[in-house]
Amino acid sequence: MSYELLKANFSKNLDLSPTLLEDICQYFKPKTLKKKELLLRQGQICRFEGFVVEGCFRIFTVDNKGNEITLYFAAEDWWLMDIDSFMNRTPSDLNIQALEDSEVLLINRADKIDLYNSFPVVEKLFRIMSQKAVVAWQKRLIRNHCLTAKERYFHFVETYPSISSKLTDRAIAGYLGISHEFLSKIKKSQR
Amino acid sequence: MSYELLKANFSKNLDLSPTLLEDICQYFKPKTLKKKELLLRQGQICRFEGFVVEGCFRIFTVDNKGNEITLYFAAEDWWLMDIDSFMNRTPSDLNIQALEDSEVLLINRADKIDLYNSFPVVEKLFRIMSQKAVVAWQKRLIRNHCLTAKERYFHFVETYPSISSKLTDRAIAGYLGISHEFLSKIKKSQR
DNA sequence: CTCGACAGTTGAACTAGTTCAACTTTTTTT
DNA sequence: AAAAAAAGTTGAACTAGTTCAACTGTCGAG
Repeated sequence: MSYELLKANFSKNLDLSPTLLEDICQYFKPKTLKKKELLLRQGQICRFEGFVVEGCFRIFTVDNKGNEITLYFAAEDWWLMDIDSFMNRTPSDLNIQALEDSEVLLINRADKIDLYNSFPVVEKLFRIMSQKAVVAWQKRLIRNHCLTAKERYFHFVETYPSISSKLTDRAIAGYLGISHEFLSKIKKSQR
Repeated sequence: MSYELLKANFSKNLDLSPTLLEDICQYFKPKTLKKKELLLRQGQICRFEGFVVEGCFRIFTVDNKGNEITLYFAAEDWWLMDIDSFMNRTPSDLNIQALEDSEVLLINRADKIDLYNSFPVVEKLFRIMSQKAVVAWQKRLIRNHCLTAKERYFHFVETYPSISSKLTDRAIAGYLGISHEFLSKIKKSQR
């Protein structure tokens, strides 16, 4: 069943009993999306935290010059949300778009608060997950500053081969922060 | 007393009783550092989480080409640590250096674990703090991609006037990810 | 108070990456 | 199967930011 992946994801971060895992999963509701469909649109309030069971998403923002900046991709076993908008109920700067037909598990705000209250260990779980996320963002920033576009490209495709094989070059360029023309030239050039 | 700032920092994130705040603060021990002293050196394991009571720090890494990338600055009321190294007891990639004579409050790993166990609400507190940190890192990445060096410079000095006034231009350039020569040219050019 | 060590400035040559435009290839829609 | 739309390629001109080198200003240690 589709909740096994979610349980495994939680278990990677904290050792939880099968019954507790079951209880937590009750709060998450499945939703399917067609390719290109938006789970969240810039300007809307993000009313969910989501976990990808199947498929692939792109989380991006469009700046005032019309450039698309891809914050990250989320394939199977990744989390998906605008935490800022979800926590503060403010309009989101982000778009979350399915890149292929996909399935997610969603929890809404009221249920998330209830989940924290009912099972305090969930606070620990998400504390650990959030701290790991901070580390990942710090490392990404360092890579952006000390690697060239070419180095960043190879780091990405080698670190996430299964995700990158699903993506168009335009999407990858948007993630690396370079033009898709330049990515094309990188790929042509010798390694 | 120096714990008031720490209590206020916690209270910004979660409403806690005065006695609980007092109990939590017991775990944090003061330490003073002289200008230029290192609180953490690249390669060491980070054995503390720290909170700046007075002074200013620079958290940076040196890549294999010798470039210094400044991850962030921490002045009064900021947190200070390598979470990755602290959580996993792995050698840190980061240096934490006092930019002036400074005072910090530190908690070590065993005490942090004890703190979580003794006061489960501290999990919620640090869950919220970590989630806010994630949001801040995401926004920084977006700014790095969609703003020019000049725009990033003015954003920084306007957002953190009290921190930036303490910093050398070299330190600011390291934070913005540009050469200090180019920052000098930015400052000379008309706004 | 002065000497040495940094911090900042400036200019010239350079380079990583952008932009635009034209073209080809692949994918999607009908 | 054809048409339309989107993705990828290539080249030429450009620009934001780097690098190096020489110079100037500042400030803390003796």
